[in-house]
Amino acid sequence: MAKKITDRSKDYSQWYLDVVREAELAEHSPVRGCMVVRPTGYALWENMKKELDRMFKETGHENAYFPLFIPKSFLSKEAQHVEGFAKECAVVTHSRLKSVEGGVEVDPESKLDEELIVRPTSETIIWDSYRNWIQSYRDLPILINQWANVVRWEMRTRLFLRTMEFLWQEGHTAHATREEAVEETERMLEVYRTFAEEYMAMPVITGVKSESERFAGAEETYCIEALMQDGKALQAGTSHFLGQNFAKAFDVKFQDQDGEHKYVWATSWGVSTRLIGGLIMTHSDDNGLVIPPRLAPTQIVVVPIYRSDEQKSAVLEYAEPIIESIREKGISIKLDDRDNFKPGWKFAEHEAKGIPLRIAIGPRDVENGNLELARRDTLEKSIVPSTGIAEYVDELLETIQKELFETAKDRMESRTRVANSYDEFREEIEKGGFIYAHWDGTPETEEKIKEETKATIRCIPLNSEPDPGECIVTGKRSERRVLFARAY
RNA sequence: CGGGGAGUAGCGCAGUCCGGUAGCGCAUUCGCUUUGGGAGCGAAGGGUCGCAGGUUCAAAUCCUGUCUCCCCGACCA
Repeated sequence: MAKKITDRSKDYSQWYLDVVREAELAEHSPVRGCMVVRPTGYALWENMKKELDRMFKETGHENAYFPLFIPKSFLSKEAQHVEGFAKECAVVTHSRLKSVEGGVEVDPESKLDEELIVRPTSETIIWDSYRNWIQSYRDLPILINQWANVVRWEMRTRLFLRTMEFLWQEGHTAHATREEAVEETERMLEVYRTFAEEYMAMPVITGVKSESERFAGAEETYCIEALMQDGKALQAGTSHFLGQNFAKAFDVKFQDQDGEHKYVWATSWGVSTRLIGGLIMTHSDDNGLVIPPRLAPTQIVVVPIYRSDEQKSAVLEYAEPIIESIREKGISIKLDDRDNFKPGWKFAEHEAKGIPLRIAIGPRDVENGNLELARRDTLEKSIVPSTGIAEYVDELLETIQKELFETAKDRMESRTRVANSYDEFREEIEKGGFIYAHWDGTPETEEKIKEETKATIRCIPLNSEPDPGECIVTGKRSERRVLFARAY
């Protein structure tokens, strides 16, 4: 049969769409810019959620849930914030329909007194609650996360990477001091970095955003930036230090130990289903999706091979204790005993779906006490004895996890360069990847670079040593190099 | 939101220029043969041609509107 996935070298965008379709992660819905997340895609998201949720709870956070709808007046309370989101808000204006000939129409009688905004993010509705929850320093900190959907009316969408409605988590915390809030912002950035690297096997650069890329209403936006296979950067997560902006907008004060009434300090942080897009574009190949073992809904699939019914029962009988021993290790393993597909077809299907390890067992293996192992990441096959297989695959899955990260990290590092002049920068940015260059720190220069090269400042990396130089555009003094790339 | 392309069976497409009542491959169902990298033969089922109007004796085909997707741009977490 013909290949169903376009080669990456031929058309990277089409390849991405093909992988999403063939791996059955998601599909387009009848609603523009919205997607249907299919069971396979949702299982992946559930695994991501599970680990992130655990990490949030380990760092002292609790889950809660706030409304989908936000009164319009709430959004206008914080000036920067409104400005940032005003152009992409869905607005609910009416509350009911009425039947008319041939269908239904909006009942003009049901117009709302105050329109409701479908949340693009929940700072405002949450801070309205926090005002009531916070009186004393003893009420602080408040460390809350919510798992929710949000809507941003995007002009141009791509499955997972940018959809009008997406799933995410948003953490919203309140603190007594600036230091505590900054510490929280950095702590959660580190949680994201750890998750990206240790679970998604996706190396990231941590840093802070330039003023123009900053979250609307934040004093500082920290981020993790990843590099995709095609050389474009992807913002994979953000953690914002909100200062006292929302506390002032919503009048949230507490009485401190010294008896003074003070505004609360805030943070917010989030990652979304966009991470799935990042996962796809970090590891997958021309055969389809590649999922790191720690996040794979199914880690191992077993494909039995047989001609006759006798062979089938012999193979299945042989496979059963093997599968059981692997399952006892806490590994997610599935037997694909469907009769209506041939082994070759199953191999291709499971590869497209990114299952990390495949075990094939046929009459030959039954006879010799072996089985065939195939790695999804390297496509390597090997014949191994079935004795001690559970320990073997347990280690192998960890090896795959590690090697996926190493491979991605090597690729990112090899595509990260330094440019010392604007000419060199223009030349290098064409080739894709991360470029470190000196920048004078002004939005004007950043804008000029963006207009002329389509590259943006992805971040000002954290923990980088001061390295004074001259801005590649203006020649003005620069304290350190910043990270540029073309981005999704 | 601007420019370009597309929407016909579950998926991929032909048919549209030149109007005559819909076809191919894969998938599905049944039968037989098959099964270590996307099986073969035979038979069967499945589509108000994105949707809504219009022109016409007759519309997938022509006209108008509209929705959705893809690429580029503008905008943007």
